[in-house]
Amino acid sequence: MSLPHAVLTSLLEKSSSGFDLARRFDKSIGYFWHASHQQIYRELARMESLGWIASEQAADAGKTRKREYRVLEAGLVELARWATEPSAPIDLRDSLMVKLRASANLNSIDMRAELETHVARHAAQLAHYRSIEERDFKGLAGMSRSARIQHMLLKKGILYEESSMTWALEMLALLEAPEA
Amino acid sequence: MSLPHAVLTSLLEKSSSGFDLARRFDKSIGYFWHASHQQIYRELARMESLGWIASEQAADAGKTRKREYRVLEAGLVELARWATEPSAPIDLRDSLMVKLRASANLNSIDMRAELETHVARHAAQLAHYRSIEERDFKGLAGMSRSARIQHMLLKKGILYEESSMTWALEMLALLEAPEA
DNA sequence: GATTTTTATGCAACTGGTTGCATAAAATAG
DNA sequence: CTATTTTATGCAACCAGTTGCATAAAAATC
Repeated sequence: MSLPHAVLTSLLEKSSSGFDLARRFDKSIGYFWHASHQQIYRELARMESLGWIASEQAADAGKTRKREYRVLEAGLVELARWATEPSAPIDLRDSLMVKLRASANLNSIDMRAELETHVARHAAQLAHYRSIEERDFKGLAGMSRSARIQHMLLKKGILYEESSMTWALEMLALLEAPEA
Repeated sequence: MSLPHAVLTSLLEKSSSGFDLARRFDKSIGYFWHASHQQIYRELARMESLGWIASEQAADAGKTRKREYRVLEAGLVELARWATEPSAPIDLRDSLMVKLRASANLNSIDMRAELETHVARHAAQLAHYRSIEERDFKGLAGMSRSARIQHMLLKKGILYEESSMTWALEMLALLEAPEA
């Protein structure tokens, strides 16, 4: 169960409202641990009741209910405890691969169009990651330990997109090759 | 929702009992779509009531309740229908990456031991995939279309394990480097 | 000034997946 | 020949995540 810990990590980087947190999730830690806004609100409420985080009305709340959450000492302790417990291997659920496998057995299934959108998706994500790298990790020399870890995480994303794309292009070539 | 379709695909390759199916899942299609035996039994019952599959007492049942399931025409139709509908991108949930990110913010967290078991895990899986490749996909020349697709799916796994391992080793080197 | 969109929060119902357990025959080990 | 393990099936309760909706202020657009 990592969602609360992903939220703690994100809050640790920057105290935020649920809404801002949900938005940051979508284009940051969410690349490794996706969560919807409903999950995040639910988790914030739960963690506040556990004393891991606390909130006060946000400075820019106006007449809204906007609250800003920050990590408490107990939250730090819990995050460190969780981080050092052994991780289960991720369980993949990749429906495209299942479909391709179905298409190996049922040759009425034509996966070419699907693979093309798949390639495009990975290409777009790769370009996005590369622009982040360009923007945030240029000066390689003077990087802090923290920045170097963050850079490695981004590189993980880049590697993943690259290899997904290369593979999908090869698969596409195979599907387009005339039957021997 | 891909579980029923993963089950259909697997049954299409070989009619089986729930138990055999669960076992085959663990070391085949389950690399792309994991499922527990309870899920599989539940799904078989559901699909039989929908008329996608049918079962009779297994030839080797003896006095047990063992049943063999096979795909019906309606199941084939459903599988083909599903395969050509657009796939959502996979949503990753990789707790190790979340932990590493937490460790970038909280330098009391030491992830080296975790990364080492992670590397070992990927090395083992890679070796396993390579032995399957050696066993099943040696004669490259005379491979059928179906076998070539299956081989590409295996190569996807190999690529994934290789890049995970390479990356993790680089990350480990970074964590082991003395603080600048 | 009225309408639409964005910001901001959250409940309720549902679905898919997990955990823990129960049953019982067949095969294997002691 | 008894005891354990493996084969084989499945229920029930639970938990995590999704879907659909509701509310309401602020900002942007018409």
